[in-house]
Amino acid sequence: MGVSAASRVALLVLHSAPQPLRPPSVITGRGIAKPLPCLTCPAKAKNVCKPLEYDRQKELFQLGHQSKWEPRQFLFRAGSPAGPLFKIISGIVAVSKGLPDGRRQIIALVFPGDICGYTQINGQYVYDGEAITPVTACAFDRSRFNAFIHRNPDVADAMATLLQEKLERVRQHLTIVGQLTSTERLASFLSMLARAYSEHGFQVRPLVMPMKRSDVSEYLGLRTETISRAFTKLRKQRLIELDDDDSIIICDPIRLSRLGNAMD
Amino acid sequence: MGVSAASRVALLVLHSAPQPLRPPSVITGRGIAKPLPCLTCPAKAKNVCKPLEYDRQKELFQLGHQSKWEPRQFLFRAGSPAGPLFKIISGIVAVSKGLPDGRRQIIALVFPGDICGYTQINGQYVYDGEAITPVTACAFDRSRFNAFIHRNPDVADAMATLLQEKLERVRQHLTIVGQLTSTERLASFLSMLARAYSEHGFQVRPLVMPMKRSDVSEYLGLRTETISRAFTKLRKQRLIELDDDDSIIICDPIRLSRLGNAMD
DNA sequence: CGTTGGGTTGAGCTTGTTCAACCACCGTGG
DNA sequence: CCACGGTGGTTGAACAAGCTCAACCCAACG
Repeated sequence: MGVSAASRVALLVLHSAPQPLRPPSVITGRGIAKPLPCLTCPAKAKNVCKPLEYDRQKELFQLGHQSKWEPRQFLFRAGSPAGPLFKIISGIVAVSKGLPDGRRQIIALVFPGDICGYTQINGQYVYDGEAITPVTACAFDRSRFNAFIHRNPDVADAMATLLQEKLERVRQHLTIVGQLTSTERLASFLSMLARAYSEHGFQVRPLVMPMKRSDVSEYLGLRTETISRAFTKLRKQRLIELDDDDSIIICDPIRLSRLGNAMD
Repeated sequence: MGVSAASRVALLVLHSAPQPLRPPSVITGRGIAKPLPCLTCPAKAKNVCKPLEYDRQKELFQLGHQSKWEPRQFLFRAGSPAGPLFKIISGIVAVSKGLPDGRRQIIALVFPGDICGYTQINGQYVYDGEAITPVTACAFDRSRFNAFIHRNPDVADAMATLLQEKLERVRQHLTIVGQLTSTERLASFLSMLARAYSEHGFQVRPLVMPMKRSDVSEYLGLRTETISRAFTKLRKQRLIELDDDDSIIICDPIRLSRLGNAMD
């Protein structure tokens, strides 16, 4: 099953929320026509942007700029000076911690609407943030973003909620990695992925794998070979079907979720 | 090495910060002499209480009450209706997630000054909170605590910082459990413990184990036998010495920390 | 003084890792 | 157009890390 990143990604993008192409133009103070992309941004309804009406949204938007990354490009790197933080608009980012000897733990997958690159220690990023699909994101200037939060209590609230959710997800993740067997881990991972996909309006049947085996293995604390074997185990138990491209059909979501100890 | 919970705990308590015994009395509005224990509380300087001057501290204190728990008693249980949240004053609490089949993952050890029991979903606690030493804590009424936070932006700030720290610790923990070998995990655990102890003014030489092997195993995602073997491995490498009670001398903190991949 | 709870150790087993071969797919350059 | 190498995935065989089961020890306690 040799799937290129390109084809994997093409399938995924095909079903993600449509990108804003021609947002309505608005007139700025200086009389120049300038569209505010937020008006049609699919991530507008998520966390920090959610409570913002037009003026404040515009204010926030001007603290940063939108950029794009190709798969395998880094949005930020551990150890480098902490620059902007990112709100993902489309695509998926893997946030990971690398050990000196090359081992890596993926800490979280960041989906559209979520924020990453926020953690900094001694003025440096602590984790790597790598695009695993094509990614668009708003990159916000860190100190101005924080100042904005302090001026806007409702945004601070949204930020606190976001932190809480992140915390819950990592705790879940820890329990999975600490307690489950390889097959259970993969089962819970796939259930989680399916839930995340449906929440973000991606298609779930089939479910297009956003990442390669080695990413899954770094997420679950296993080796790629073990992931591969776990896949075939799930296939033989008729819980999933593996397409010849890299998409998956979950035949029995309930049993799959139960096998993963309902951690999704 | 049969160490009773009593002796383990006695040793630990011996060196923890002294408890307030007779805080200065103050006069309340109604003219009754009433001491505010916070004035001498060793956890006063930590997170939510830190920014509070006398009046607000008193206000917060009156949202709850102080209680004590013996080792192996639960402050809160997953699935039961979400009651108060707790700020630990002395002792250590293990917060854990249990799987239906009895497997358990300890999510965090909560030290004095820290808060636990905060997470709730659908009005229920999500985790178990178990005292592993004698514990004193302030139990705060949940909704009134949240209201208090909303009235006091500086406290909200402290709460956000606390969340951030918790998040970092869990991510660290996940990386340890996901990537390190059993001996490495124990090494990093002991380094972490030593750092936490010295931060809280507990003695570090010798370092008194606050918990039994089975707790350590549930923290690190291993079995008690593996923990035991890892201990003897570290001992044979002369990184630590095991006393016949359950205290540990870290002979070579630097090498120990390095063996744990400097995750402390 | 027997019982209980916690810790250690050994022997054998299971799970997951390592190493290697192999395949399918894709992009590149004769 | 085909030969080629590179990437990603699967599978097998040998191996090792960690788990299971059991025996045993020690200290505390009734």
